Amino acid sequence: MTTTQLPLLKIGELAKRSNLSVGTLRYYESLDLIKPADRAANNYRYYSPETLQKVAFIKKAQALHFSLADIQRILNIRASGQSPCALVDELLDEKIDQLEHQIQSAIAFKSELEAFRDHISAIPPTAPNDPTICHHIGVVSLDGISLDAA
Amino acid sequence: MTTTQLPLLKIGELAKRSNLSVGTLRYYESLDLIKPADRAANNYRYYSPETLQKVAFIKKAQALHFSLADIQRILNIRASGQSPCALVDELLDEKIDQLEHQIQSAIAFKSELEAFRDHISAIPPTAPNDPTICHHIGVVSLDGISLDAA
DNA sequence: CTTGACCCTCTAGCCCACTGTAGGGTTTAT
DNA sequence: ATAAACCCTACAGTGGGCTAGAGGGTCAAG
Repeated sequence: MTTTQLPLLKIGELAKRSNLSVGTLRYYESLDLIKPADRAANNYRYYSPETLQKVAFIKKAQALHFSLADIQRILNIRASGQSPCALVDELLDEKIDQLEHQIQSAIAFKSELEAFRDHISAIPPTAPNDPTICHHIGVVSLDGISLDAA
Repeated sequence: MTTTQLPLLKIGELAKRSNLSVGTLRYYESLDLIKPADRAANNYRYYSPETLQKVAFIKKAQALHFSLADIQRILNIRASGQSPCALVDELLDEKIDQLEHQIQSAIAFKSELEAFRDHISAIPPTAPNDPTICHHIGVVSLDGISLDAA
């Protein structure tokens, strides 16, 4: 029983079962994220069923907003027999920090836009013969706007 | 006095004064955002000084997170003699809505990541001989993670 | 008259995670 | 035997806002 061989999967089957496209799987292989257990004489890719878990892992990590480059790092560590959990934790902390940053600057930037919107609602629209492009934007001082926000 | 001609600017001068690169200015021209007042026999671009205001406008609009495509729409309306302010207001409202969306999903996603981080801190790291990649990620159920967050 | 600083066009590359296409070969079912 | 359904490689394209480089022409100072 323990030695029962599960059948290898062709790329189309793997695609169907993992809900990824064939193209995506080949793309993942080009990034060394997965690789077929075998290439038969016909040059077809044959995957071991465990590849399903690997792609499931990839999808989960992507759902956590890990980049494929991050995922490759994790997989490499795992492939070398070590636990990648420390790296995962570290990346997770990084993502959380980034998110916090994004949130804060998005909030700040939204406030600025709202203040700006309120400010211009008091100003009449630019007349056709006016040399400026639009008073509503002409009014903005760059100093008041955080260029790297959000 | 009123007819005093200000000198035309070569692209390098415009670049220096606007703090944009020469390449960026040429790129803007390729998008029909700006164009030189004249091309002398040497094929050099010569800009009227008002172009400085135009690129200042572009920079301000970018600071408001308008895309160059948006800016082109605004500029086109202006070029046809109409006031683009209504469009600017509309785009501004759109940006504010988008920002609000981003903020909400970033906050939600950050909470999920934090909950996840707290959750896994109780789990021991994956052992080298464990067939899973990383318990920390293996534990994630895709259902619990919003794939389109942030 | 030469050197260096400018200017030109055109093309390609960057980032990311794919998707799509062309132009083939293979397998499977009828 | 044939047609549908699958597989292969290799390359181009997507979006956005640029940057960099090749391979030239032009202009100002000494």
